[in-house]
Amino acid sequence: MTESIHQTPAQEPAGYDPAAIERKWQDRWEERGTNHTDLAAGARPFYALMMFPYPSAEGLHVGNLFAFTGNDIYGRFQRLQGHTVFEPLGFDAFGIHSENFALKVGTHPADLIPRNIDNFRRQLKRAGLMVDWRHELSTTDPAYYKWTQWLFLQLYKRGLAYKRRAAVNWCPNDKTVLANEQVIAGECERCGAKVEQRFLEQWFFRITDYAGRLLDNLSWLDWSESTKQAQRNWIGRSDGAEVAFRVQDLEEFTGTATIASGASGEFVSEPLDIRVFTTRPDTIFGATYLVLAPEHPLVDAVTTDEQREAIAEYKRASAAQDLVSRKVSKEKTGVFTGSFAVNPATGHPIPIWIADYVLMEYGTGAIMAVPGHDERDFEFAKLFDLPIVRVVAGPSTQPADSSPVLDEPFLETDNVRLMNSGEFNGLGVMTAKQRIVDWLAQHGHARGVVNYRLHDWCISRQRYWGPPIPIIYCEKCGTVPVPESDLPVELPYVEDFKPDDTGTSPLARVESWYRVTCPSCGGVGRRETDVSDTFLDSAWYFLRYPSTDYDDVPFDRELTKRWLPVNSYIGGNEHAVLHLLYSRFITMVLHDAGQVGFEEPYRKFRAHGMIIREGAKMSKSRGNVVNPDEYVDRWGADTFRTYLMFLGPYEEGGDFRDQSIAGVRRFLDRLWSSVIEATTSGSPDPLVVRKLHQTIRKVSDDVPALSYNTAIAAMMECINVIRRGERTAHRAEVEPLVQLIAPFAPHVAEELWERLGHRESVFDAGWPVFDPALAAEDLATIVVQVNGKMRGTVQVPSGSGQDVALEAAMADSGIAKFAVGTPKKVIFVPGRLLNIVV
RNA sequence: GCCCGGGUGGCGAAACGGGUAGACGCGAGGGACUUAAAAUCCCUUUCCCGCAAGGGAGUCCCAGUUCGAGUCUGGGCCCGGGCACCA
Repeated sequence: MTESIHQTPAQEPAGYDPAAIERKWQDRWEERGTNHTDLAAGARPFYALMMFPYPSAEGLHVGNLFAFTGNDIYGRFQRLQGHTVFEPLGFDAFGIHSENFALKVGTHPADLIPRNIDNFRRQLKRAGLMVDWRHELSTTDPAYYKWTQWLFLQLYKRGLAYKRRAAVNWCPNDKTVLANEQVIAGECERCGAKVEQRFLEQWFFRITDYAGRLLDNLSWLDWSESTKQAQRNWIGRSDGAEVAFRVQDLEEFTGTATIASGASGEFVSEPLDIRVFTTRPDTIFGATYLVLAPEHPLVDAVTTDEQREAIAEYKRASAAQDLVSRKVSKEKTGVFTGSFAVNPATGHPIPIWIADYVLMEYGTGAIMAVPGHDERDFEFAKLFDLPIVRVVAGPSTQPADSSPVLDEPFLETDNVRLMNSGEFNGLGVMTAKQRIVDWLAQHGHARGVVNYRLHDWCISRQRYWGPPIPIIYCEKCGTVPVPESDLPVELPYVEDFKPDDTGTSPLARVESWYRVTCPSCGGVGRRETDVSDTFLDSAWYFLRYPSTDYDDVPFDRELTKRWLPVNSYIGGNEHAVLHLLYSRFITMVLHDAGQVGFEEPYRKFRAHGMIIREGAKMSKSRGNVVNPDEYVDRWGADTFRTYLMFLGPYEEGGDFRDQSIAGVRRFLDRLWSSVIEATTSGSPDPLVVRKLHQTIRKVSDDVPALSYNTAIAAMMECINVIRRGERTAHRAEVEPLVQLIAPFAPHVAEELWERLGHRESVFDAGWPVFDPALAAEDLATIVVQVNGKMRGTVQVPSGSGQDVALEAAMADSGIAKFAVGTPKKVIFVPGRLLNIVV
């Protein structure tokens, strides 16, 4: 006879109505403030951050929910472990995406975004996240972007924001500048249009000043390895040398009459050097020509009269080409300038060419070409019949390995030695690099340098939907930053926000807005009409969450000290370089400015995987997009959450399959029934208690490792044992299981917890204590191998030694028949395996 | 081309620092309970040979290390993602 702890309606045997209990608990959490974090008083603060979403009109994507659920489980688990957990959420609502959508549907983004946010918040609340909504923020809120502008001013004050005319990627469709990061294979990452080259005055942040630190800190950050690797590649450190090649018979007339250098009226001239960057100074004896980028400032100076026309024509052609097709096309083109420079190693004159395979934005915009040992240079040399000199010999003594004639560039660097390199012949590559740079340095021809691939961050956007850059141009004073007391520079509500082809923002058409008086002299001023990149909005949002109640500071010092850096950050790897790098940079700047006491914003970062469907990325065009609402309606949020976490390893993602959800729902149904029907009479079965404690251990280990799928599997196993043979659970067998499931299925856990007679939230009830004694097995199953082949298993008391196991094994005829004769060797792994070698 | 992931049943996936490959779930087949269904519970489900007991093979491929390899080493193939004329 089982004694039911609680009466359930006779008509409703299962009694589990997810819709009803989820509504009930969401309401109750709100009434009781269950998810509110006491930021000032909480013991052991734990900041569980997730990447905030862009509130699209389509609503929440399963990918969002997958990400947030994973973070929520982690956060709830930390809370159950006794931390005061802060789990805020906000919206990254500025940017081209919203603006384009608004244009498409003919709505103003200022009207559209709040609606989208309302819809998102509704969907997110249904998912049962432990979010403290009192700290919600939106980057489009003037109370927020006031501080984004403040941030710009901090960088400006520190000389880290500057304006320059630069070749930029221009999307002719979106009519805006794109960061290099937003150009994918020459096309706009957003609309796919072919990106063009334009020259515009742009604001930049000097992130390159921080390249070394951004790279070095990666060595100690507790981040997903894949993310760190992506950042390393992006920063792209190259160790090499800068080498000066003196241009022959050409001197630069400085045109300065100076007393210091001699008789007055004398014109001083200096020899003209072309500086190149190379990572292979060891091959300098094989440098047979130089190549300058077409935009290189010295091109005109080195061009001879005979070549002037050809050079000018080539420069015109490459300027007309967009940055993209220039990079996409690998066909070599180029023109000889007519001049020669001296190779400082050989003393020989070598021709100077210009070619667009050399990029002005990398290194010095000039290279020494070593066709024998570089693919591109080889191709170019073949095409224009330039000399190819071999200076690195292969590892063997075969004649072919040191043949001066090469059919293809020789790129090997391991186990090779120099040849044709004077006193350096015979040296290995690494040694030669050092020795040659030292030798050249002694004569003032070279110095070792570190070069980064990373470029300064262009933050100007010629668009409407963003925070205006807080700068005023005054006719008298020039560039004047908006005083902090005048912030925010509010984005005006403009009916016509459509971008045009002028290369300026739509704000440049709003004279009433941009016409201002100069804050410095009171004269005529004009506002900067560009807005800043959305990545600036998201580069500091984590600092704002704890301080959303403060209007006078971007982030309160005490709260920041208490809650930051972020303990755990979870997000998609699509932001591995951009957002994560920019927010690290901004944090470092704030650290250097004395605003925060740490230079890395996220102690721990984990990238979650991606949810695909039927093996393909979800997309509207494929028609395989999952709308979370439907699934929550049909199965309940608890089932949906748990299912998302069960379909694969969290850090890898998985394949969404409708069929499998039923299995997770069945699991929750069975848990429900077992708890509702649980008895208090008698005592729990020790075998079940053992399984329970093994489960407590497994879940406690798996959740912090984000191994959610295996944690769920373990709980399923546990419930299978509890219910084996239609047995009725004892209350003590299921009560801890309710606590274990709570991070995954919070509503049903609360309901069951309440029905078990508890008054407080299950999230304030702590975590079940694991007892190793209760989890221990009395018998160990030992696998018995003979010569490494599995021949059977034997049961021995736990902790048995080799002798006991061997005796048991030999007593088994099925095993003994293979193990004939005296064993040559016996391998014993306690509690696991016995291998008899005969 | 370079840098990250990853290749395991019909399917999604497990497997602690080498130690019973396929836990858990889906799907499929059979059974118990039921007037019936749902739910629940029990059994089977990598492949091959065999009535069975049992035996053999098996984690993308080829070598190697080891008493023992999904796991480690070398080489190769395939898939996903990122970067790419970066000197």
